[in-house]
Amino acid sequence: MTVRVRIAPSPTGHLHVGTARAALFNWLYARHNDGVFIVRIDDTDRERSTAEFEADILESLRWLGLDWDEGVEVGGPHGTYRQSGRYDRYREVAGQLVAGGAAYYDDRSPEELGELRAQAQGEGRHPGHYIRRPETDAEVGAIRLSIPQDSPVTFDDLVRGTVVFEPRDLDDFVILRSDGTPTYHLASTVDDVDYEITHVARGEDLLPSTPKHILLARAMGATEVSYAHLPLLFGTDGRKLSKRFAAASLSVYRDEGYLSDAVFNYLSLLGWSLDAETTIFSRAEAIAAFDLRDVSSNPAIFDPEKLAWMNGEYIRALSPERFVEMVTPYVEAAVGRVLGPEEWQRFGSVAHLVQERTRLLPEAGEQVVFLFEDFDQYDESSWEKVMAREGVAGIITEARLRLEAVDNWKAEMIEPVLRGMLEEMGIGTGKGLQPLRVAVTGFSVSPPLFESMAALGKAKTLERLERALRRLAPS
RNA sequence: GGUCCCGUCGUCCAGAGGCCCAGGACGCCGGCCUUUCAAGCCGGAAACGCCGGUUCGAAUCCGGUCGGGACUGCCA
Repeated sequence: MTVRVRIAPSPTGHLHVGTARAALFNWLYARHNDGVFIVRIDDTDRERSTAEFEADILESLRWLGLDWDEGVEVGGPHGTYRQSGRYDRYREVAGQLVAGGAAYYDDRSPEELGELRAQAQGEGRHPGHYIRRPETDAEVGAIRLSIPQDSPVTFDDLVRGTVVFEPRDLDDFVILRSDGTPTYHLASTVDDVDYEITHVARGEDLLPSTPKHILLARAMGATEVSYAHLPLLFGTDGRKLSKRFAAASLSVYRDEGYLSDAVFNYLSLLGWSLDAETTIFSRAEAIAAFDLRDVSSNPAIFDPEKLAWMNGEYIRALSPERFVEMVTPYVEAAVGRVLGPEEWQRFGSVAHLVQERTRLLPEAGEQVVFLFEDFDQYDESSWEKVMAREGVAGIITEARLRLEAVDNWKAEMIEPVLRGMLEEMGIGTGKGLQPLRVAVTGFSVSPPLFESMAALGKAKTLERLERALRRLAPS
């Protein structure tokens, strides 16, 4: 039997990292089993759904590398894969269930229902305990599914094992509202049945809804699907990863220059592992090893620090050409303008050094601004730390003098000149080079000094040494 | 309140009765390298929530307990 899985985001916001992780696991499962991955849009909430969010969600999925075989935009044998176009079908199913006796109309008022719930709760029972089929059979109001009371609902969850729900703890839930629109339970279950979904892997928050979906599918005469309830993701504060958590949307990572491969790798590690040792692995390796049964059952905290580290690993693994290509927009953003060919050449000479010390792409830009713009001011803490020492002016003065005499302006030529100088002056390289670094780059932290000077050019380097001198000893 | 889920280093994951006085990764601490910062290398601190039971033997099985979470809508 062909494995058919789906992800069904609601276009009421950006793609949440939790949804992205669920999509990723579904995708891995489909790919591992040569199955079909489907993207369906659950847009029954007409008020809050927008085309912009839908486009953003699809773009995020593609960015993550999760291509789908059937679904919205790519099509398939089941129409639009958008719930908003299937209301007739949902109504049809609801009608059939009523006709077959599995569901019934209920026109009781919210107040009436509220009282029944309060009564049940007061007795320590399930809130919906007394919400059962009323005596009348008038065909008005909402439609509820009638929960069969004869036997417990049991299913084998791929990640949690056997889960049992007693029917007395289940209430007759609404499947079609009195305005004729379907509830989530109906729409989702009908789609899963119609699209012949074989495995439903979704967040653990839907575990309590699963018996409802099973009963609904059963009432429709459908074969049961397998379920896998994935552990929830939490923020570093230990609370649910909500929109309040700054980076809860996948688009944030895309926009801030994280690498798709790194985010994929990191997300796949939340609740799953390739083996006991491997942390960095490719999509292909993940596909080869993935199984929903291996997914951990306990919730995970999303750690931005580890993601950043992993992103750095992937950046370092990039080819030099690819690194320059990816970093281009960030460098130009940091400099504040578009760079010319000569400037890119300049950047190219230090790119490999920058690549080594970059975890997040925007950092790369910050490291090289000094190459293109005369900074307005020095980083004050760097200046204080380095320039306050005795003899600094002497070092810079001497360096300026000696560098002026260098004709072939290359790192290999600059290095012996400065090293020789420090040796003669009896100053250690650590102490001696820092003032030059601050003078030239404005910071006590920068790419290696000799290469930086070489890339900056002789004239600019000398100019900055003079400028630092002027600040040290204003005349 | 009720139902269900979860409980191994600060965090993510490995562990499916002896290989575990618990392993890998991030982070943290120390060292090496070094031109700063990174990277790299070496080393370190750091966990089986608790109590019982089963067993020759338990992180692994069972019960209880405590703690956390989800759900409890004519939201999804």
